[in-house]
Amino acid sequence: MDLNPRKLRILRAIVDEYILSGAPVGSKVLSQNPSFKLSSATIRNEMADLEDLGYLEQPHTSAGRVPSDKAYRLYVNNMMQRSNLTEDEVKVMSAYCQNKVKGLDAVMRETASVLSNITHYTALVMMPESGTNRLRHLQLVPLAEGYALVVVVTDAGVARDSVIHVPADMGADELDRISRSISQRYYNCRMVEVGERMTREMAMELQERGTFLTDLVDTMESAPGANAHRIALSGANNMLDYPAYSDIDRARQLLAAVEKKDSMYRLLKNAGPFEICVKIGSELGQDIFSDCSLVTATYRIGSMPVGTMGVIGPTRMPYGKVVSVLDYMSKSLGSILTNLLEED
Amino acid sequence: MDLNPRKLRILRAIVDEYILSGAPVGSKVLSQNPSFKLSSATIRNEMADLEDLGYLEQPHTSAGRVPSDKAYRLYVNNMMQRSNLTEDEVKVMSAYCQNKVKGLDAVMRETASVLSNITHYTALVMMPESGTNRLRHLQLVPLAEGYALVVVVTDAGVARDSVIHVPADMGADELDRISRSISQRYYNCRMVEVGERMTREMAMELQERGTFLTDLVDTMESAPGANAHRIALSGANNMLDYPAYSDIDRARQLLAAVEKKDSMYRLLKNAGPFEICVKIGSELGQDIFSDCSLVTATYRIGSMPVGTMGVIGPTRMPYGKVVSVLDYMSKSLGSILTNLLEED
DNA sequence: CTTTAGCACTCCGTTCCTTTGAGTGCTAAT
DNA sequence: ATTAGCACTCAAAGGAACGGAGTGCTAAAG
Repeated sequence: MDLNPRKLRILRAIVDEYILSGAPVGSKVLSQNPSFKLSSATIRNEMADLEDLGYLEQPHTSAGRVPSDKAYRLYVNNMMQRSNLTEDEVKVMSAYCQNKVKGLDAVMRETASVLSNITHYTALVMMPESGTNRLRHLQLVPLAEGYALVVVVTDAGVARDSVIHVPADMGADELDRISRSISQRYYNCRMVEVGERMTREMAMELQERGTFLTDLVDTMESAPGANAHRIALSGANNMLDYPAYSDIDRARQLLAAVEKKDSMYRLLKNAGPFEICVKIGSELGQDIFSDCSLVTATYRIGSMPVGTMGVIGPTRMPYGKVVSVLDYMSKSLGSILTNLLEED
Repeated sequence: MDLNPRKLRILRAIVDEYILSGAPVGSKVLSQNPSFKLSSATIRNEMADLEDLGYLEQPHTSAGRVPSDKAYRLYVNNMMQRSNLTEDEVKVMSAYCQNKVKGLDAVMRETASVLSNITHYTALVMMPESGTNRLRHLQLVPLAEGYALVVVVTDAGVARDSVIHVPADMGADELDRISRSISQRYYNCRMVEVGERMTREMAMELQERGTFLTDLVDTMESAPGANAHRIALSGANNMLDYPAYSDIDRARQLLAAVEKKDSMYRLLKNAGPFEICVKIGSELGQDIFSDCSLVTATYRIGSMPVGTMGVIGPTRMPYGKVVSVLDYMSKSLGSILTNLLEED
């Protein structure tokens, strides 16, 4: 089923042209391309073959051909070449977030924003999910009687706030004592360990205090994971640009789909921790995205992959460009995070 | 320029009908309404008058009439009656957020979400801007050398995180000492005061420490104000439902406009701290919203107004319903916040 | 055996025209 | 003052005609 070189060249030209123009491409335009010394008739024959092989589709009998998902797959695997980034693009990407120190949330949001601005598609950035965050500080702040605010600070610089019940007789002093004790005892422990160690080592107190400490452990365990399943989303509107065959209904559905963050999270997660991954149309496994592609890249803290970012747009996106951008941005975000967080 | 009772009745019927159907209303449908014992001809005459007076508009010579902004204004001021909420609606609105204790952010987000779900329009909820938040705790957490994370906890249960520079020689102990000292000294002070008092009372240290303390003061001052200018937005997509005369371009512009949060913030702010306020079309002062209306309500903590929530949708929205919903929700949010925060 | 020129055919998108029907304004009768 | 009646307007929907881009096939040329 392998294609001869000429078929490959033609297929590639078709994909390139279609990505550029968005209109079905006919044999004539290709034959006019000086790099082919073939008549349109010859090209037509080849195109017919390519269609039989499942690489091309015809919207209507008398229209040009459009690449199928299979063609894009081949294109991305074997033909695509990363495009060089323009100076402007590099400038934008390298400038962002560089000079100011910011919270993790802000960094992620800005990353997504830059991504969507440069690509003009919708950008998704998964929060880092390092089980390796280390505890910096725990503070229980008394609220109304029976409630306390739990502030967990990790080296990820994130202070997530949530509220737990505490025994009514537990005063501010007691809460402070506990905070300090836990902070000291588990200082610099990875969050994944803190939970188990607390359950183990504080078994005695655990029983005395009823549910309080177990609640606290739960809260703390989910604290670094509070980032889990969270993503930053930017440029959802860009979805509206795309359906050129635009009926507003489809646009609405797309928008709605994109804004379901947990479903988007799964999409990113499914793409796996590969350096760069491209999922095309049907490969995404969701009808609504059947003519969308998702390009993802994994970013690292130090050498450990901790999250995925991606861009979702029409299948006819300029893959070379998008891949280059994601490659750059994932490394950029990685180094920002690494600088920001890791000085263990 | 006052209208006789019959004109009023007719105008009202037109507005009601148009809000319901969305199509220009003609004289015939009105004459069929049994509550008028008039022929369509008579009604036509009245409608012509109403048009001359600026209450009605004709999309085309031979179409029915459509209410003008002026008509909506009259309607809202004098004719509209709040509609009763359905059981289901009340159930949804009273159930939300009630059983779980959550952070402020989550409460605001859910409020917006409920609002947009019930009304099917776009909901905006301004973060509470009480200058009355009181300091609970300040914690400086050392990060990399020269950086510290500032965690400010107020009785609003919010821990906002931001990073400041600190002198390189300032260690964890020193930071801890400062944290504790400030926390104690200004415990339960209103945040608006903390800033000035610190600048005043710590003038000496201020000079020694260079920019560190001024940075800290800035950060703390903006901490409760970090909520300022922030809004929760929900249901922006619903904008797409609305332009029935839907060209996708206009939809895009609307979406883009709605997602400019600072501009939306100003809109809410401009509506002022009234119990309920309705701005119709041109009254919003933005061309893009010329056929939208904004209904806002103010919510309170205790008896003090601290924020505004609103719903933005087409001018032909069912005002009675929307006003009822906003009235209910603003009170509901108010009591949630009051319970959550105020036990001074 | 491969390539190409030529031709008939298909079908989409556009334009232009007609029809339809809802709605109006005006006039004359009640 | 109200209403019936009528001529008029205009947007929206339907349909015919056309142009054009593109195809598939066949037969000739290389």
